[in-house]
Amino acid sequence: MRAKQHLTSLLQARVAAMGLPWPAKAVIEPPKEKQFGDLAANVALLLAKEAGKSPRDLAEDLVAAVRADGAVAAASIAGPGFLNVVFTPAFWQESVKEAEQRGETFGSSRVGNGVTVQVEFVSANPTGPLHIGHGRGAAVGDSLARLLRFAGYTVHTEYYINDAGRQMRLLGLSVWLRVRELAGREIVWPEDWYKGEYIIDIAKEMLAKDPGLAALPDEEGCDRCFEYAMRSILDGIKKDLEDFRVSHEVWFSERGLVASGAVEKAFERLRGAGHTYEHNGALWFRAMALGDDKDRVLRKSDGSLTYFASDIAYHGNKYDRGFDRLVDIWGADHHGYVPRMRAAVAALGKKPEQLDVILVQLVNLLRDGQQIAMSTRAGQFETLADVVAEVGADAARFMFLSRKSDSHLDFDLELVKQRSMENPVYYVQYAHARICAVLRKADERGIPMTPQTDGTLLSLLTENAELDLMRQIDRFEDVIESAALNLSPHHISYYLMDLAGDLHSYYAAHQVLGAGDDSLARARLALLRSVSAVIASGLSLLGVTAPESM
RNA sequence: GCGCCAGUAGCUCAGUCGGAUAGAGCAUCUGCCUUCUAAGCAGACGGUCGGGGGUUCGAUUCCUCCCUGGCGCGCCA
Repeated sequence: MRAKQHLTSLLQARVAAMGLPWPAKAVIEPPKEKQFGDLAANVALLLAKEAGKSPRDLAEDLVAAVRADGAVAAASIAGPGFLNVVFTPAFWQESVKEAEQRGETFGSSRVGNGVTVQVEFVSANPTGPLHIGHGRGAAVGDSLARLLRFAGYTVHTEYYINDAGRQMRLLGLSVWLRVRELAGREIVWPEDWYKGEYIIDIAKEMLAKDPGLAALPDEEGCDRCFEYAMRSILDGIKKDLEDFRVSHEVWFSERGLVASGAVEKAFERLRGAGHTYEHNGALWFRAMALGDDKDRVLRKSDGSLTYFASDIAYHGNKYDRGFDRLVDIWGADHHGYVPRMRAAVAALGKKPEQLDVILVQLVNLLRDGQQIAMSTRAGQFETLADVVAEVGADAARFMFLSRKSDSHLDFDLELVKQRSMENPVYYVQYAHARICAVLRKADERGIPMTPQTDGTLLSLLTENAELDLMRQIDRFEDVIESAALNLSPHHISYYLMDLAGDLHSYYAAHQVLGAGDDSLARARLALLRSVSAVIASGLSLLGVTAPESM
C-alpha cells in the first residue's frame, strides 16, 4: 500500500503541475511480469490525448519527476507508454517495520468508511440439514463479513429463517405421518413430502417423549410436529455452522415479521407511492415499471401472501434498522429473483447500490470423480456436517473460497482430502508452520528477537527473494481493499498462495539461522515474523486456521 | 422462445470497470534432502483466451451474431 500510495502521490503532483486532471481510470499496480519493475502506471497513456502530447513524451516528463524521488531506484518507460518504477531496498524494508508496528491491524483498511452493511447468508429453509451447497454460501458470507470488517465497514450478519409458508407445513406433515406410521397406523403418503431419514429420527424422538402423540387429531399433531421439527432442525443447522466456524449475529424469523404486521405496513408504503394495483382479486406490485420482466403478485386471490411479499417487508425492515447497504447471498438458482428484489428496493425508495446480491453457484459434490446426488426432499445428500467431518473445515473453506462465487465448483472429496498442491490450503498453512518452526528454533538457540526492528538491521535484507517478500507484505492492504470493493474474498486466497510461494522459494534458497551472521539472522527473523503475521491474518479472514506446526 | 452465469494449457481454475510477451497448480519430463519441516524448491514442456464480425492506437476484457454446458422464466418458497 505504501508503494502504491507513494507513486500515486508523486505522479499526481507532477500531473497537477502540468495543469492536467488526474485520470479516473489510472491503474497503478504491480506489473504482470516481474521484469518490468515493482510498480507500473498507465497514466501517460490515459493523459496523452488530453495533454495533446504523445504518450511517450508525457511519460518522459513523468519519469523524470519520479526518478528525482529518493525512494525510487529506477524508473523507465516501456511498451505503449507504461511507466515502470523500481523502489530502493530501503523503501521496501520499511514494510517490515510497518507490519511490526501495526501488528494485527496491518493490512486493515478504511475504504469502508464506517458504512453500515448487513450481510445475510445461508438462510436455508429449516426443513433439513445443511448440504454442501449451503456450505459454500456459508463460507462466502462469513468470510465476506470478516473481510468487510477488516476493510473498515460496520458489519452485521444475519440468517433469515423461512419459518412461514408451504414448505414448512409440508415438513410438519411429513413428521406427523412418520409419527403415525411408527405408531402402526395406515398412511396415505401425499405427493410432496420430506423423505429423509432425519424425519424418522425426529418422529421417533417425539414419540419417545410423548407416546400418546399419534392419537392427536391431525391438525394439532401437524402443528406440534412442525414446531418440534423446526426447532430441532434449526438447532442442528446452528451446530453445523458453528463447526464450520460460521456465525450469524441475528437469526431473524419470517413468522415473527409477518405476525408483527410488517407486511401490511410495507403494502401501505408501496400503495402510497403508487406501486401496487388490484387485479383478479389479487394485489400486484408494479415490478415491470422498475425493470423486472413482469408484475408480481403480493397477495394471492385466496388472501394469502406470497414469499415475495414478506421478502419486501423483510428488506424494508433491514433498511429501517439503519443498514446503509445490504448484501444478500443466494444460490444461483435464484438469479431470476434478482430483478424483482431490485424493483422492490427501488420502490422502497432506496438506491440500486444499496443492495448487492451475490449469487453462489451450485456445488457439484464428487467422490473419485463420481457425482453424488443431492436432493433434500428425496433425502439423498451429503450434509455439510458429513463433509466437514471428512475433509476438515480448513480444507472445505479454502476450497470454497478459492473460486469466484459465480462459477461452478466441483468439490471432490478425495481431492480435498489429499495433502498436495491440488489442495492449496496446505501449501499456505505449511508456509506458516515452517516459519513458526524457525522462530521456535531461534528461541531455543537464544537468538534475541527485538520486538521493534530498527532500520540498520533491516537494511541487511537485500536479497531478491527478500525484496519479493517485502513487496508482497506491502501489497496485503491493496488486496484487502480490492477484495472488499469487489465483494470477492477469493482474492485473498490467491494472494496467500502467492505469498506462500515466495516464502517457500526464499526458505529453500536462504538460511535464516545458519546465515552465519547474527545481525542478518535477526533481520531475517523479523521478515519471517511479518510474513507469518500476514499469512495468519489472511487465513483468519477466510476462517482458516494458521497451524504452528504440521 | 426469453433471460442470467459459464466456456482461458491435457485437467482444475485465476486474470476481465480496454493496456505490455495471457498466469498458477495438477499431470508429464529433468534436477535438488549430512544444514531452520521435501506437505517443499529449481527448471522444461504445454495456449487460434468457444467461433465469426464490429468499435479502438490497442480487445481474453466492450458491442453484435452464432455454438456448447448449467440454471431460471409460478397467484411455489
